[in-house]
Amino acid sequence: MKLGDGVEAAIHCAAMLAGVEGNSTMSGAAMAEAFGLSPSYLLKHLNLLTASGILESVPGPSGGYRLARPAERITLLDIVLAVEGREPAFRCGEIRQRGPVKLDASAYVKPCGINAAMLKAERAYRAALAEAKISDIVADFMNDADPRSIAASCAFVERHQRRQKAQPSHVQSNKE
Amino acid sequence: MKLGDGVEAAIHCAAMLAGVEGNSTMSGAAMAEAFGLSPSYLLKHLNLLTASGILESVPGPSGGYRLARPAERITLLDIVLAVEGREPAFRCGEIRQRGPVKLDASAYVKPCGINAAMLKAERAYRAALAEAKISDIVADFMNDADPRSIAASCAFVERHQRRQKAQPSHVQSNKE
DNA sequence: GTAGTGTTACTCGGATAAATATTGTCCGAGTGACATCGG
DNA sequence: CCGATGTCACTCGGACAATATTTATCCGAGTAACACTAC
Repeated sequence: MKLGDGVEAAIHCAAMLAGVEGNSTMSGAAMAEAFGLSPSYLLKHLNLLTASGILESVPGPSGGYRLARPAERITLLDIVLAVEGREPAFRCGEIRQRGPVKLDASAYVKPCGINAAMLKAERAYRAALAEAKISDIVADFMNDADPRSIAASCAFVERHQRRQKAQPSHVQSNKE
Repeated sequence: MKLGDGVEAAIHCAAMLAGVEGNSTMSGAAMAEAFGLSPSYLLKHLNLLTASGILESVPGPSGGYRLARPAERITLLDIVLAVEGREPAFRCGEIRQRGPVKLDASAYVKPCGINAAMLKAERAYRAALAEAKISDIVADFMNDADPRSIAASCAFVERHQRRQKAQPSHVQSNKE
């Protein structure tokens, strides 16, 4: 029941990337600096987001990362699943079958009730995460946060974002 | 986002202990055998349940474990929190403050919106777990499962449960 | 036959190692920008 | 002065250690049952 530390970093990066306009990008090193993280380690998580089709990566100088689709269509669930893996947290090991009492396999056709209850709870968890879009996160930040914090974030984005020359569909986009 | 393996074992043990009547107990070794687990390792998880006041332990020969309160008052959430720890899975490291841009602490009085969204999802998760009582798990098992499986479980309980002599309030109960 | 007592075997409990997953770091492949050279 | 070209620096990407957490095991403290002895 412990979420990896990289989830927080990934969400913050996605929120920051939501602030860059058009087809501009921001390098992973810049984001690592913004959050005081190891650049090489942050890259590892950003790669997971890229592999899941949430981010696009542009190689070369003036390259970097960019949202692969509008922030309205990216949810916290997408990011959590990309970083932590898609399989549920509770996986039923069917230990009820592992005892010394050997019953026929036909006795276990009904799914384990415990597993069902746990998965139901996890569905509720994921449904709540699916409600939270990155655009909402950014909007709430713009409305509620301290003006100095907003100004600092916008200035950082403005300072580090890099315009791309042309066609945003030419790069590696991993749209599965 | 990975739940420990011991959670499943702990829930199964609690469900099995719900089948012993009165103040009888069942030894940890018996339950470990029932599920094909390492006895010494299962004890570790059962101790967590005992420390949380979910189980009672009776030492000595013919000792064992027993539910500390009726199965109607034990939820899956109680067990998950006891085994996995009470703190939430997502803990905000406040990485937004860790960048090189030093803002005054007063700029961060508002809680992080990301943290709020994640905790909201986790509240939904816990609420769903709090709905599932051990008594419901057992009842569903009795209704839906294969009769052979029910018979085997009941036989196992009948064979391994151990009557206690007297006062159930005399033992170590860890009621905090 | 009954009560007291010492021993014994069985229980839980915590301290101790092995295995696994996570976290963190490094180096290499690739690519666009820049400077240089030629026309 | 303009274009082509070679070099370079910066990017991401994946492979390689270090650490932390989880998993598994062992040994010790405690307790009730059992057997034995004395009355």
